[in-house]
Amino acid sequence: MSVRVRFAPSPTGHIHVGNVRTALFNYLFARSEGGRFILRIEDTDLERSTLESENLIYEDLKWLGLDYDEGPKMGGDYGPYRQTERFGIYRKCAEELMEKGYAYKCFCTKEELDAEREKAQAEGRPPLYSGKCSRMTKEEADRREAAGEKPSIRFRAFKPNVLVKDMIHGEINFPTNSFGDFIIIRPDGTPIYNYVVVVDDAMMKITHVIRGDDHLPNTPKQVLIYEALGYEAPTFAHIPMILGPDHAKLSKRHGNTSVEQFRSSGYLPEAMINYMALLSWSSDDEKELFSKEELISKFSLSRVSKSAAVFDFDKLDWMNGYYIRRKTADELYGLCLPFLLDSGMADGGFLEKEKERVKAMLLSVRDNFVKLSDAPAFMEVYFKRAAEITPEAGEVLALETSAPVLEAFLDKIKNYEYLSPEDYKGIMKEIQKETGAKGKALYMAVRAGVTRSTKGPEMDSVATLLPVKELSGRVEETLSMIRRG
RNA sequence: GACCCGUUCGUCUAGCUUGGCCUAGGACAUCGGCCUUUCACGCCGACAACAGGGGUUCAAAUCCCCUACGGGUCGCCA
Repeated sequence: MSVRVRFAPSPTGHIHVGNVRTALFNYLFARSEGGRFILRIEDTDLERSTLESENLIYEDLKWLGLDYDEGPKMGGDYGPYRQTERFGIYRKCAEELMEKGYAYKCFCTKEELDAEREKAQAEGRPPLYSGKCSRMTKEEADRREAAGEKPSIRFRAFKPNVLVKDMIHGEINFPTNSFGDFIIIRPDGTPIYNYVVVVDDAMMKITHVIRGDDHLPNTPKQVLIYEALGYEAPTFAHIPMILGPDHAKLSKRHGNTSVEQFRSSGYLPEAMINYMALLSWSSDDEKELFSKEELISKFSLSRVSKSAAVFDFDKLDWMNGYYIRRKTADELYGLCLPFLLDSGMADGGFLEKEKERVKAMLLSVRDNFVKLSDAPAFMEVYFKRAAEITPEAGEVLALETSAPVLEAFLDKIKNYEYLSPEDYKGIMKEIQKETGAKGKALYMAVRAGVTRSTKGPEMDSVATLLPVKELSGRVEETLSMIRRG
């Protein structure tokens, strides 16, 4: 039987990092087994689900490069893939369950149940359903329904123990009296997660359910439903949670947690994929840098660990920088453009006209980036002078040799429009001869004179990429600042 | 509270199935050094962990039990 796995998000916003890892493991497993990866939209919560959010999910998956084989838009042999379009199926299966005695109508109101639960908890008993409606006759149920009461449908926990077989955790035994009879259809006819997930996975012929281990306690309920429906349960693989730095389940309060936030703050999809793959999974060869293709060939559920992982933003940053450093000038230009535009330091027309020069600039500062959004800060040297002289640059400029060096520099470059690297080197040599300024001091003086900082890209790229007019303007300004003190 | 799950450097992890090769390996971070006419990159090195206690065994990070701690779930959310 060929492998079929699914990613089943609720359309309530952008995909969260925890879900990215779940999607990724499903994807990697499917691709490595030559199976199919299915996208199912779990929109049974009508209140929170929106079509806009559904589109955000498509965008996020596309950006991440996680392509799927069946889903709402593209269809497939086991559709529809949107749960709101499957309500008829759920209703039919529920009728079947009631006929077989696995489910019954429950007329208890939400208020009654809440009160019951509170009372139980106050008395130190587990908050279980009393079973009040479980032995109601069909006649009475029909009568009350005819009288206008709206029942929910409740599933009967029909045996005392359930054994869950999990690829990661092994066999786990759950006593069913820890949860009791549970609702599968609300009074308004909409179905509940624990129920639809089983109907869908069974009918979509899902072979492996790979999801976060926060679902582990739900699994015995689902196994019960599989059995009642006459289906064989799929293989489960409950993967560990992702935690924030405080060791609590990763959430919005930890900052950057949606795919969109990572994208817009300058992270590369390949870094996200590579980093997330390393959370609770490791390769058998101690390597850590992998392309998506390498991950597919290396991935195995048997190498997924059991314990939760803390999301390490530092390591992600390192990896993102690693991938940025491997980008070509062309790629970098396209990638950084939105961030450059956004910073307002240069307009689109200029960036387009000076494309080749901008690419060279990008290449000269690339090694400093951690995120694409760092581009503007490092490109600042090229687009405008730092407003003030940095303390380090100030020290350099205070040296007696600095002013004569800068004056000589101004004099030498005035007949050029642009400096070539050779021009620059030659000029520096001449200045050295004339002023007697030596090595480091010479170069530092020019650097400080032009950029007013001692940090940033190599000086020869700054001198080469900037028009001489700009260079001399800057140096003159710095000189007058020195003279004023 | 009940029911589950988990516990190797600060963090991600290797090793645990099939005890000995583990004076516990790698990566990020940190700190040092080298490279370098800046910063960074790169290279080299240092620091740093088997939660605790009992067993079993010639031998335990690895097997068993207990304790502690952490996490998750207990909804007409998914």
